[in-house]
Parts: sequence; structure tokens; C-alpha cells
Amino acid sequence: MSRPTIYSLAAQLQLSPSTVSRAFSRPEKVRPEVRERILKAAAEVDYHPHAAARSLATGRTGLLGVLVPDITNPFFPPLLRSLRWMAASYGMEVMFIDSGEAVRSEERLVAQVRQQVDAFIMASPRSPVESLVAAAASTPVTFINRTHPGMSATYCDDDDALFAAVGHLSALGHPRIALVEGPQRSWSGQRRSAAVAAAAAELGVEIVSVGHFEATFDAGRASAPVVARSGARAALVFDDVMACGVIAGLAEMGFSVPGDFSLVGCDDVPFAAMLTPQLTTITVPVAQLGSTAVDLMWARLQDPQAAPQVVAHRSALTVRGTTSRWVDHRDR
Amino acid sequence: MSRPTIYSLAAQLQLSPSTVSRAFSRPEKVRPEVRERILKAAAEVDYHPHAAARSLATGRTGLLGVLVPDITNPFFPPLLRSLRWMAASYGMEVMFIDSGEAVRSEERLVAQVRQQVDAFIMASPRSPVESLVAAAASTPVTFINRTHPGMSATYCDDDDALFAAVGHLSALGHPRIALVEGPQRSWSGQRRSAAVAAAAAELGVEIVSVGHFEATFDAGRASAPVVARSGARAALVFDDVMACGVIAGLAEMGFSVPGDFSLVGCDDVPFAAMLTPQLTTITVPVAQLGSTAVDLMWARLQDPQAAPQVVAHRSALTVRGTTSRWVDHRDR
DNA sequence: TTGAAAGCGCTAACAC
DNA sequence: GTGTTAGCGCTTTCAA
Repeated sequence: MSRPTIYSLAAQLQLSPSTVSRAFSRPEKVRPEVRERILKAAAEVDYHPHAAARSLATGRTGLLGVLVPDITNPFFPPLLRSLRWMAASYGMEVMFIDSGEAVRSEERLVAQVRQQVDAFIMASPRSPVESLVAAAASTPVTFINRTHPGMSATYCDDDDALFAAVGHLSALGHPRIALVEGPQRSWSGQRRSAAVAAAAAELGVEIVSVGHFEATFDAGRASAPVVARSGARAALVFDDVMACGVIAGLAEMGFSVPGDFSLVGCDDVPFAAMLTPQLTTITVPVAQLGSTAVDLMWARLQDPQAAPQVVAHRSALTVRGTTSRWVDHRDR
Repeated sequence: MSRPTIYSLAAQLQLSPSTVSRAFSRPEKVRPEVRERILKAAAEVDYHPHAAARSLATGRTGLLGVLVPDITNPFFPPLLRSLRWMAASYGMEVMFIDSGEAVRSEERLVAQVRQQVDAFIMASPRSPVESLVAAAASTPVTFINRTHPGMSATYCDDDDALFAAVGHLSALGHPRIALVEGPQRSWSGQRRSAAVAAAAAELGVEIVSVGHFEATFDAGRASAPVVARSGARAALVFDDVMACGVIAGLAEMGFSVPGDFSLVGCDDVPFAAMLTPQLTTITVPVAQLGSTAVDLMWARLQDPQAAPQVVAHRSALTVRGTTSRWVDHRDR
């Protein structure tokens, strides 16, 4: 009546436990017909190897720790989904860790579970990388959207997309573009700001930064008056959530998007296309970031000696409904 | 150089392994000063009990399996976050399982990991409950937003909120309300439709159902023409995502919300308040659903004999910007 | 190709 | 309150 083990199966089949074990862990080392017999009997009694026992013997858990700062941020769910799906394809399950944006606690959370997972994938943009790596101790970690020497990572290169965005707004007649920047500590944020500056210089467009803001709706809304005062009639916003805030803030001041202001967000989170009007934004290939991260993680697991890799993906401008031609008042 | 164990600690402290073990698993059974000594030494060498070994010995994994149909649906992230947070407070970690809305695969996924988790919490509204329970085998499961005889569950009771919503629209001058229903198989959907009907009868409002739709943005958009033709100038929509779709569809037909149509969504997902105008909706206490589910799960784990419980939470109407007074054209 | 046996690190009787 | 000991179910040399 208790759950079947390799021993009960072995006894029933008049085989040794090791043979039964091999049938599952190293099928190629057991004669096909014997293997068949074992698998069949196993299926009948619904036998599954005991994960903990296997783990104790091998030192591997089959678990991948995924750290995100805030699953409530719409950027992460598609990423988590992709990670879990890809992990499953390698036979691994996902241990989900949400730090609730509590940067201080991430270290502790990671240290707490590092022995229960074979590897970590971290998509947390704020915590100091060093302390995360330290907390993971000898457990390999792969980063998403940030890099660290000696660690595998995959990130999104927004340079081209941002260039396209600046070009798009410029072509629409905007001589000047407001830039609503994200958290100063954000790795992607810094890269994005730099890319915009480069693009603007090349395209002869004036960029006016309205400052750094938290990546939240409220912060976006709070930035709206600054955007309005900037003299620009178009804005590039650090991410889609903030862009929603900017739209709301502008609306409170009586401005409409894209009527009075053109807006470009970033990330293309699921709801960007659900807004009315739909948000023009930079589409980040989240699913690919996820699957690449898992691939890199797996490579490290297979060969711990192998050199860590960093692979970039490119985002692209997706023009939708929040950008429109700018007509100077004086022309009207 | 290898990781510390209760044996290495015991040797170092001239104690027996069991005492060291107890210091961690049953601290009250070891003399305070000895416990101190052990904990101190453990901290120094950064000792943590080996989860797999413990699991093998106790039969418990410390893992909670959380099944959601689609983490990309904005209803679930806050729930997952709450679940993980509450689980952590009981010292459990979360194994995340997203079925990708593939109802057929949920059974398989559950069966695959049921031995690695101590319990399941399932928030999947579509799969036949019976097969989920069967797949979980002897692993206890707690449901969210659906019930099953013999199983613990917590759900949201929308009756009062829906009554308030109908009353709200009625007070705004709407004699007739369109009802955009969700998937027919959805447990909550059926309850919501029934509650609306009851409220309408009591309040003397006419409800016209525009039919059942998938709970997606596109389906919502597709329902817009039907809503427009319904004769109603207000609509109750199964959930917020669909409501976004309805707004988009209406906009394509030249109608504005709340100018031409008043809309009430359901769930109050994070982005409901990020829309412009903000969505009037039914606020579901997701965090409480999550923590209650974990509590119920824990109760089952502590005492498998205890009777399963079902606890309801109430949602509430949150009036925001998508509902407004209806003025009949003929009056204009 | 298969079997015997040791051991992974911890817990839980049980005895002291 | 603490120590002894026997597993928990699997993998993995090593021999046969």
C-alpha cells in the first residue's frame, strides 16, 4: 500500500534494484527487453523515482531558482512563463522567488534556497550584482538584462530600436523629444538613455531629459507636468507602465495622447496593445530572453568548466496608436 | 572543503549528530546553551540543513506546488505573489506551474510533480476538477475560485459587489445593461452571471446578455459590436482584460467610454487603475485569497484528518472613470 | 549487462 | 537532555 520503490519493483521482477534504477537514470545501460519489462511494470504501479532520494544521491535537485523583483510588474510574467517552459524541456522545475522589490531581502532569499536549486536565473535589476552572486555561493547564476564578469547572461540590446524610435518621432515632425528616464540604478535604464542620446545626436534631434523616475505608474504620472513643461511634444518613456502614468498625468492636465503629445513606451508588455489607443513601444523579445537564459544555465550545468557566455537579443520599434504627426501651433 | 554536515559540526563541537540535528529541527528539545553553541558554529561555517536529505528522512519536501493556467493573465501575478509570500511565512517554497492554458496538459503536469511537493494550490478555472484531484493523487490540494467536495477551497463571492454594480449603473440612469459573459466553463463566470440576474430582478433593471466569450482582449473587442447593438448604454464585463477589449472595439466604432457607454469590469487587475480613464471595476481581494489558500493548505498538512474548509471572501465595487450618467438621446 | 554494497545527510525511535 | 542506530530511496563504484 505504500509507494513503490526500486526495491519493490526489483523484487517483483526478480531483478536487482540497481538494474531497475538504471532503467530510469541510464536506460542505455540496460538490455532493451529488460528495460521494457521494468518500464511496463513501473507504469502499472505508477512508479516514479523519488526526487529527494535521487537528489541526495546525485547532489542535483532538478530545480531552477528564478528570482524576479516583482511579478506584479507586467514585464515579468511572460518571462517567467518562458523560463518555466524552457526549464521543463530540460526536465527541470522552477522554484519561484519574488523579492517584492525589497532589494535588501534578495540576498537572504537567495542564500536561503541556494542549496535547493541547481542553478539560478536572476532578472532582478536593482540589487548589487556582487551580493547576489555572493549569496548564490557556488550555485551557478545566469543573469537577465544585466551582466557580471564570470557570469552567463542574456540581455536586450535596445540601441537599434531606440534609434528607430527617435527617427520615427523625428519623421513625424518632432524637433525635440522629452526623455522620461527610469531608476538610476537600472542597468537597462542607463543603456537606454545612452542609446537615445547617441541616436539624437546622429539624427539631429534635441533630447530633453525630464529626470529619473521610479519605474511605476505613479512616478510616470508625476513626470507628466515636467514633460508638458519641457517644450517637447513627444516623449520616450523608460517603460510601458510609466508611459501609462504619463498618459494619465497628461490627461489630468487636459492633454490627449496622441493628439497633443506623442508617446513611445518600452518593453511592449501584454497590456500595451490592450490600451486605447494602443501604445507605440519598443518590443522586447521576452520569450527569447527566457529561453536563452535557460540554455545558458543548462550549458553551465553540463560543463561547469565552460566559459560563461553573454548573448544579446535585439528589440524593435512597434508603431501603434500613441504617436502622431506634430503640427506647430504657429502654423495653424 | 566540502559542505558542512551535522556530522562535521558534531565532531567539531564534541556532540552527537542527533543533537546538532535537533538544534535545527526541534530547537526546544535541546538545552539553550548547547543550542547557542551549535547555531553559532553553524553560522560560522555557513551550515544549512540539506533539504533533500531532510526530505528523504521526513517525507516532506517543503515545496508547495502552485498551478495557474496562465501567468500572463494579469489576475494571477498578484495572487502568485501572495501565495509565495504566505508560503514563505510557513517555511515553504513555491514550485511554479503554468499550464499555458493547455487544459489537457494540466493533469500531466500535476502528476509529474506531485511527489515533489507537499501540497498543491490550484487556481486553474477550466480543467475538470476531478481529473486535477485525481492527478494529484494523495497530495492534498486547495482550490482557489472553485470548489470540490472533500477539498479545501477559497473563493471570491461577488454577489454584493455585482449588486452594487447594477445599482450603480441603474442610479446613473441606465435602464438596461449589457452583460458580456465569460467562458461557459468558468466557475466564477457562472456565479457572476447568476448574481447579476438576481440583482437586476431585484432592482428592476433589464439585463441583456450579449453571449459568452473567451476571457481575452480579442474576444472582448469582438463583443463590442454586439454590445453596441444591444440597446444598452452600459455593460458589465466578465473581467478587466475583456473590458479593455470592449473599450477598444467600441472606440473602433467611434464610441467613447464613458461618454457613449459606461463599462464595469471585474477583478481590478493592476492595470485597471492605470488605464485612462481608469476602469470602474469589481475589486477582488486577491492577496487574501492567496493567504487564505495557504492557511487552508497548511491546516491540511498539519492535520490530514481535519475536515476540509471552504472560505469565501467578498469583492467590492470600485467606482472609477468608465461609468457615467446616461442621458437619453431623445432628451437632448 | 547485471548484482552487491556503500553511502548521500538527515530524522526519529529508542535507550541512557 | 543527549547519544546510538537504523533507515528514508536512490546512484554508483566495483566485481562478477
